[in-house]
Amino acid sequence: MGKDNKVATDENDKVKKGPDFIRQIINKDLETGKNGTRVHTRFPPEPNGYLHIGHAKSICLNFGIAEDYEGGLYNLRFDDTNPEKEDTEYVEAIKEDIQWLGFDWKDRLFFASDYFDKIYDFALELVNSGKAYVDSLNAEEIREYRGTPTKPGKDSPYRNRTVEENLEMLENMKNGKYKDGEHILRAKIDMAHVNMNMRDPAIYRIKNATHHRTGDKWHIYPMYDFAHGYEDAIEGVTHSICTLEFENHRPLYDWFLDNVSAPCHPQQIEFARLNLSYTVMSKRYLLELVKSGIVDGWDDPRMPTICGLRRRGVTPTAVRTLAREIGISKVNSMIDMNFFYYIIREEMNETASRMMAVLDPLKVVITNYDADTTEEFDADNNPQIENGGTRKIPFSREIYIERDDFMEDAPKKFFRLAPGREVRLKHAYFLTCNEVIKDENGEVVELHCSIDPETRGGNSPDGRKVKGTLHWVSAAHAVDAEVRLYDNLFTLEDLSNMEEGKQYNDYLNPESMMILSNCKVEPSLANAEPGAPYQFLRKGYFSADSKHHSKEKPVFNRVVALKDSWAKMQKK
RNA sequence: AUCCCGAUGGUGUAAUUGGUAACACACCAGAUUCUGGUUCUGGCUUUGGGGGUUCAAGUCCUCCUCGGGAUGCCA
Repeated sequence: MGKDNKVATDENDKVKKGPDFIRQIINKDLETGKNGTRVHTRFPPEPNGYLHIGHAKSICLNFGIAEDYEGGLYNLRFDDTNPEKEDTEYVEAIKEDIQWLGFDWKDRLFFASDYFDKIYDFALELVNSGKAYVDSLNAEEIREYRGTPTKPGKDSPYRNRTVEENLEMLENMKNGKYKDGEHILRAKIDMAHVNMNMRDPAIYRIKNATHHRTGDKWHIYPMYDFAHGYEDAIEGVTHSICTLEFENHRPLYDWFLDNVSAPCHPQQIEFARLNLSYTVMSKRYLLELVKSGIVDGWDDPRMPTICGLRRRGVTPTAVRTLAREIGISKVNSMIDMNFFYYIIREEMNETASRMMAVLDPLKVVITNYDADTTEEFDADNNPQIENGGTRKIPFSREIYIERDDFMEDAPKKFFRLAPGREVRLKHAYFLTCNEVIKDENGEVVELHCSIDPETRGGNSPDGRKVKGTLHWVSAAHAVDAEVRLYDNLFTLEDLSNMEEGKQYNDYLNPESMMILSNCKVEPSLANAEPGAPYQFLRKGYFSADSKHHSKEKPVFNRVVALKDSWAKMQKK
C-alpha cells in the first residue's frame, strides 16, 4: 500500500509545482549574481506574544528557503525595539516553538537591541546629511500636519533646524534629558508624498523605559521602518521576507538603506499571511481569549498557537506539511481548517498505534461466556505498517462497547448492534444481542448478548458475514480515563466577516471542548507519553495531554476525528 | 476619496514565462475492507467583465468591476 503511494508520488513529481514566486526571484538573483551565491533569510519575531500557526508558515518559508539552497543561511532575530511591549519570557517560548518545528539557527541568534549603537550611527548619518531632524510637535499635531491620503501634509515648523541643533537635541534625547513624547527624530523626505509612509516618518521616539536586554542604557528606541532594513543589512540578509501589510513600507525600507552607508541592501519581498477558517490569528484576540479565561492558557489545545497545537498532539511534521502544501502567494486567502485536519490524519494514519478506547461506555454481559475466564487476543498495532506487530488484549464476560454502537430501533443502514443482530467484536468473536436492560427511566443500561464460540478470532467457519465491527474493552481490565474532544473555537468561518454589532466572542463554539470523564481504555494507555500519536479505533487520533495526563489519571486530547461517513449519512 | 497590491473551480496552489488550463482538498457515485477508517475506480466544477496586440492570451496592453492594504511616536 505504501509502495503504491510512492510510485504515485514519483509520477506526480513529474508534474510537481514550479517554484513559488519568491523562489523565482531568488533563482533570478542567483543567475545575475546579485548577492554572489548567497541566500540568507531571517525570521524576525517581536518578543511580545506566543507564536501561532501563521508564524509557522513564515518560519517554514524563510527557513525552508535557506535550507533549499546550497549554502543558504537563516537567522532568528528578535525584533525588540519596543521595550514597553516586549518581555524576555516570550523569547524562550519562541525559541522552544521554533526548535520544536525542527529548525536550528545554530549560532545565528540575534537581537535588534544588539544593534542599537550601529543603528544610532545610521541616524547620525542622516542628521549630518540633512536628511533627518528633531521635531517638537506633539503626537496630535504631527497627525494633523501629516494630511490625509488625498490631502498633502505640511512641513513642521521645526523641519529646518540646523544640523548642529539636531545633533545636540538628538544627543539629549538619547541621554534622557526629555520626557516621553517631547521630541522625536524624523526623516526629512516629503510631506506631500502620495505614500503616507514617506511623509517624514518617525525614526526615534523617546521612551524612558527599561528594556529587557539593554536595561536603562537607552531613552530613545528606533521605529520598525527605520531599524528593520539596517538589522537585515548588518546581518547580511539577502532576502527580507515579510507579510503584505509592509508592502507600502517598502519604499521606506529602501530609502533608509539608500541614504546611509549600509553594508548591503537586502530585498524586501511580501507574501500573504495565513488565514485559517474558524479560528483567529491576531495577537489581540488570542491574548483576550487567554486573559478572559475562555481558553486554558496560550497552550490550550484549541488555540492556533504552536504550543497549543503541540499540546493537542499535532506533530511538527503536520505543521510543516501544511505550510508546504498551501503554497505561497500575494493573494489574501482562507485555508479550510479541514485541509489541516486532512494533513494530520494522513500522517497519523501511518504513525498512530491503534488502541481500543470506549468513550461513552455501555456494558455488555456475554451470557454464554464463563465468568472466571479471561482470554487474550492478538491485535494489530498498525495495519498500515507491514510489520507493525501485535499486542495482546484481554477479553472477559463483561465488556464495554460504545453507547452509540447500539440502537434499539435500528434502521436497515445501521450496521452496528441492535436486538437480534450480529456484529463482530474486533479481533474477538461475533456477538448477538439478545436482551436490552433498562432502568426505571427507560434508559438502556446494559445489554445481554451471546457470542458464537466458533467465531473465535473474528471469523466464522461457515463463511457468514457481519456488516459491522465494533471496538470494545474488557470491563475487568479497562482503565478509567478522561478524553477531551476538541472542535473549532469559533462557529464563524471567517472572523473578519462578523455581522454588524457582533463581537468575535459572539461566535465562540460552545462545543469546542467536550470533556468525557467516564471513558474506558486499554490498560497500556496509562503509560502513554504526551506527543505520541494514537488512533482510538473508529474514533480518531489522540494524544496524552502534557498538562493533565498521569498514569493514575490518564487524560487524552483528540487531535482530530476520523472521517465518519455514517455520521455524514445521518445528517442527510 | 487618493496611492499601492491583487483577481484562475466550493477551497488552496500550478501552467515549461505567449502554445490551447493541472495537482491536492472538498463534494457526488461505486468497489474493497475484521476500523462506516485506509485503499481503489469514476464523476463534478475554473481563467471577474469589455476592448486590443498576435497564427496563438490565464499570461502582454487598455479601460472597468470587485477584494485587500495604507491616514501609530506598533510591528
